[in-house]
This record gives sequence, structure tokens and C-alpha cells, in this order.
Amino acid sequence: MASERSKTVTLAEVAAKAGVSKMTVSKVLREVGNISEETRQRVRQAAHELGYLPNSLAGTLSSRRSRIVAVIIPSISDIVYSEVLSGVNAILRPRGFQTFIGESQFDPSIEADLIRAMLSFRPAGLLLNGGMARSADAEALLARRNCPAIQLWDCDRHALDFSAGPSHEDAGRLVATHFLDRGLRRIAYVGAELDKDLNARRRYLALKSSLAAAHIDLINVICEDRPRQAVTGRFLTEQLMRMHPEIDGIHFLNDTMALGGLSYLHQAGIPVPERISVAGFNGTSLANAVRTRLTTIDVPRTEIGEKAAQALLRMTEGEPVPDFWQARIELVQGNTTHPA
Amino acid sequence: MASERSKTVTLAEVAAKAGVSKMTVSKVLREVGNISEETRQRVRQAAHELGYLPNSLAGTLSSRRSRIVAVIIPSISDIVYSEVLSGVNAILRPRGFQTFIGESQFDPSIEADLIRAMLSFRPAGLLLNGGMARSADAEALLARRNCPAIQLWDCDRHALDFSAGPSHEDAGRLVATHFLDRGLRRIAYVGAELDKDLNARRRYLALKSSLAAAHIDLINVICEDRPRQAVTGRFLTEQLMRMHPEIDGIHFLNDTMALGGLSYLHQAGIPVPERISVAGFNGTSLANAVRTRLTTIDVPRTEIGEKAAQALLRMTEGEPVPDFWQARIELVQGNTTHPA
DNA sequence: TGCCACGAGGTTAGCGATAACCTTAAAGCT
DNA sequence: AGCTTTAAGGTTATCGCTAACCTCGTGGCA
Repeated sequence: MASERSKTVTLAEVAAKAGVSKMTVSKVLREVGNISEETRQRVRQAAHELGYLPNSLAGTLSSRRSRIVAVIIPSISDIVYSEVLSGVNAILRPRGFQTFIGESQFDPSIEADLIRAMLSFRPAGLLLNGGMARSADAEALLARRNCPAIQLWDCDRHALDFSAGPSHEDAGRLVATHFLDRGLRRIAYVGAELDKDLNARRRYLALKSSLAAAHIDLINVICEDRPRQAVTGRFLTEQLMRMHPEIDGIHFLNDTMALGGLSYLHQAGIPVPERISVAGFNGTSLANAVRTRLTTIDVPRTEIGEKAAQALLRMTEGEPVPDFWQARIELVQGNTTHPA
Repeated sequence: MASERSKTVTLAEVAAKAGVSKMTVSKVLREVGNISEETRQRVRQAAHELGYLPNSLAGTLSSRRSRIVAVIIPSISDIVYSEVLSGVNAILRPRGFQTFIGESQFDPSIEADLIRAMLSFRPAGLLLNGGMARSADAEALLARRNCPAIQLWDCDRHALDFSAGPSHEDAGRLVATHFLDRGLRRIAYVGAELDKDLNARRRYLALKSSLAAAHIDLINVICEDRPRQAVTGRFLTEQLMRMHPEIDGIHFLNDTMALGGLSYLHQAGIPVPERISVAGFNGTSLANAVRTRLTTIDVPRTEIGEKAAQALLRMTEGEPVPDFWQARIELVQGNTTHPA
């Protein structure tokens, strides 16, 4: 069996081979304390020959200083979240930290389970997705945590020690302005699972109230129990066009749903943007566009991860950090809305 | 400071509160041993009131049974790999395992560092991306590992305890057949970093030799030092068309590069598939297609992760597993090649 | 009655490291 | 000469938990 392959080499064995104490080996390998160059050589040589690999579990337990960072995101395979993860890793890995990844699927009870599991490893920090309803269980766990916790994707609320993300309200307003400037008046919102994704919900509400200020009623097609995927965007767009053929602008919850919607409109022979303008959210679909470049709001995803990780490092060193970092977002003009 | 928030509750404190020994608490919480129902209640009550959270580091160290699984993939934000990760998580999480994620960026020396860092946590298993050149350092670490190791994305070679992935040679042949069946004769391959991505290299070689069997010389445009991204696909396609305007079929390393290439062809006014047929690899671009549905080879990414995780579980339980699992792949006809 | 099995829980000894202090000899200082 | 420093390394006591064995009382059974 693979797990019997070889008994692991411990500090004690390296110490015996080098003719010193365990403590000396520990000091040499961590590069602390006062050890002569000659002894260092001997120790390193012995460690190398034995193929010694430190046991981080023991080290962490003993020193009570962890280099594990726990990250919980709704979905790993959604590029929106995985790019944030890349940013986090880019900062933490070179500093010797390991990331634990959890996938909550926007489910508060899975999130709570994950928080519990991750805290049981006594991580140096916790990165959570902000845009979710948190269960009471999760809140209780968070209250008892003894590490910094950071909220990702959200800087409108400041529930934890630090937040990094865009203002979702700004995002909703940006789309409203863009549509209104182009003379659109019959505007619809297409989304899903707004009961779970509270960030999306705030974008939706901001759009709605911005339009209301211009005396326009937002028409919405929101389906709580379908995934926030292209297939749902397509389905809901079809519903929308059946019920409200007069629509002239649609804002989708995200780019993925927007692409689903666009594929329906294209198939139905409805010209975009001549008849209907379309905007998404996230800037994920621009890079790979062949013909249809979606107008969308670009969010600096990797940078959000980087800023969150940097704040975490600062907190673990006891340095002060601000309450939040607001990601600047930008409406990127594609060819699914009219140019200015 | 956040890290001082509250001293953590230990088994001993729960034991004191419940009026039993630490061992009894440990047994109750792990649901092992013979403890009366009445005592169990008392212990659980005490644990709950104190907000006890087990320390998994200590538990793992003591029992020498780990529930950490280490996964190293080239890129987290590439959906191709992150969907595999989702599959892995879907199997492992419900069984109480945590995944450590590392990002190698196709760099053998980063990979070796990651393997070292992950093995230092004494994981229950190691999942590696198969299609990479492995450094001598990494090989040495793997030889001394004491956990099962599994290779992802690759089932042509069987270097570790188990492999899960498609046959990349089959993939290359599938494209060759598809192109030849459609009467294409001036065929090009566009790729990048084939020195790093050995799986892609095998697809390329299989395509080349299949065409050679039909007395056709594959024209290739491969750039070792640019990323395997859309922008590179676009750039290389432009080069290709300048040097070989007679081309009538292009196979791209992956879907992302193919979409970059398509966007160039579209902008240059070259009709696809009338003048040039295009095929990609991975099936990632079909779901979100608005107008251009790329002909590609679909790979069951999530399933690869699931099979790998299942094999790992089986190995940790000492059960036998086969050498590999071959993912079935399929050429999916889009509108960038002619129908059969 | 005597013996064994079993239920219910406790004791001891680590797991593999590190923190915090301690020792010792040689060198430096007055 | 006598005392303090310092370099170089060692000792001891945990970290928080679990494996493996031990104890003790009760009840069953021949």
C-alpha cells in the first residue's frame, strides 16, 4: 500500500545523524538562533541525505503560528471567483502560505460547515465571499474565530475585519446611466438566485431605483431556483420576450447569463443592439469574443484577491488596515449597446 | 488584534466541564468506543456550551491519519482545470476531506516547491497534473512520499498510482479524421508552450502523424514563450495566414486560442468554415456561444476529477484500483467546420 | 460459587515539532 | 585575577489530541 512506502524521517533522526540535538536541527532549518557555520553544514547535509521533510502539522501545533489561509467561494469553476483565488495565491504562496479552498455553492449551510472545517485547522486567516446570507451557525463560528476574516467581492457592507470588492450599487447605477443615455426606456433585468447572491441583488436594486428616479419602471424576470448560467439566461430571455415584446434594453445578472440571452435573441432574429441593447456584469466574456462583444462592467478580479491577501498579511503582522478596499469598476462598451 | 479574540477551548476544558476524562470526550465526539448515552449527552452539551472546536492539526498529528488532499494544477482560473477541481471537491468534501490547492503555472520548479510544501502537511493523497515535465527534485519528493499520488488529465502514461484523463493521442486522431473526411488538405496546427504542456504536445504529434499517414504535411505555428491564451491564438493565426494563405483547416491547442484565432479570421473577412475550418480542444466554449459554435473535442472535466477522487478514496482504504481511467472524449460538431 | 465476558470509562505515552529557558567554555574588560 | 559577555548549543515542558492498553464493577453461565 502506498501509505507504507517509507517511514517518515523526523528531526530526531537528522539530529542523531548530525551528532547534535533536535533543537539545533530545528534552529538550523528555520535559520534562527546562533549556530556555527560548520554545524549548519553538517545538519543540512544530514537532512539532505536522509531526505528530511519537516512536518508542518507538528510545527504549527507547537509554535501556534499557522501558515494556512482558508478561502471559501461559491464556485471554483466559475471564472469570476477562481480569478480572485489566483490573486490571493499570487500574494500568499511566495510568503509560504498554503490556501485551503472551499466551495459553498451559495448555500449558507454548506458555508457554515466549511467555516467549521477550516477553523478546525487553526488558519492564519479566513477569506469569505461577501455576497451571501450567513447562517446563525456561521455567525457564531465567526464570532469565536481567533484569526482575521476578510470579505471578498463586496465593499458596501463591512461585516468582517476587511472587505475588498466593487460597489455593487455603483455597478447598478452605471448600467442605468448607460441605458438612459442611449435613450432606452423599456428596460428589463434578468437574473436568478437573488435570494442567495446578495451582491447581485444590490446591483439589481440600484438599477431599479436609478430608473425609478427617471420615472421608468424596471421590468424584471428573476428566477430564484435556476442556476445563474447561460441556459437560464436563454430561458428567461425567451420568457421575457414573450411577455414584453416591447423591451429595448436588458441588463443581465452576469456575463454568462447575458451570453445565453444573446444566443436566444440571435436565434430569434432580434437584432442587437438595433432592437434591443444588452449589458452584462463582470467583464469575463470580452477576451474570447469572436463577433459579439458584450457591453459589460469590468471588475478587476485578480486585484481583489491580491488586495485581500495583502490586507490579511498586514493583519497577521499586527499592522492596521483600513475597513475596506473599493475596486474600481468600469463600464466597457461592446457591440451589444449603441456607442455613446 | 483579531488573533487574540478568544483563547481556544480544548478537549481538557470540555472534559472538566462534563466531569469526565479527555479520552471520553474524544471518543464521544468521534463516535467511537463504548460510552453510555447519558454521558454522551453530557459531553455534547458541555462541548456545545463552550463552543468547542476540535483542533484538526493535533488530531491528525496524533492519529497519523490525515484528511487533507493536495491538488496541484497549472492554473486555477483556467476553467479547464478548475472544473476538474470541482469534481474532486464534490467527492471528497462530503467524506470530510479538505483540499489544498496549488497553482504550478506549468513551471516544474514551482511544481516541485508545491509538492514539498504540500507533503509537509502529510496529506492523505496527492493529485497532480499529468501533462508536465517533472523536475528531478519533484521526482525525488514523489519517490519518498507516503501517500497515494494520482495523475490528472492524462491516461497515456502511467507514472503514478493512478491516472484519470483522456487519451490525447485519440484526440489528435479525431481531429485529423474530421478534417480529412471534410476534404481538407492544407492543414495547420496553432499552439504554444508545447515544451511545457506535454499533453498538448501528444495531441499535436498524433495529428501530425495521422496526416502523414494520408501523405499530408502538417504546417505548424507553435510559439514556446507566449501564453496559451486567446491573444496568442489571434497573433499566431495572423502570422499563419500571412505565411500560408492557402491553409484550409486549423486545429488549435485549446478552445481559448481557437476563439482568438477566429476573431482574427472574422475581422480579416475570411469566412469560416467556407474558406477555413477551425477546431479546438476542450469543449469549454460551446455553452456560451452566441453565433460561432466552435467545433471542438469535448472532455468530461468534472468527471475526471470525480474519478480521480474516488480512486484516491479507494486507495486510502487499501482497496485495489486499476492503473488508470480513460475519459471518453467526443468531437462535437459546431459551425466552424462543415457538417458531415 | 467461581470464572469470564463485557460495558463504561480511565491512564500512559506518545505524535513531531518549538518556546523559553539553561549551560558551558572562551573571550573581553577593568 | 575576577567578573561579565557572548557564542554555541542543550534541556524541559508543552502544543492538543489519540492509540493502546488498563481498571473496575456487574451480570451471565456452568
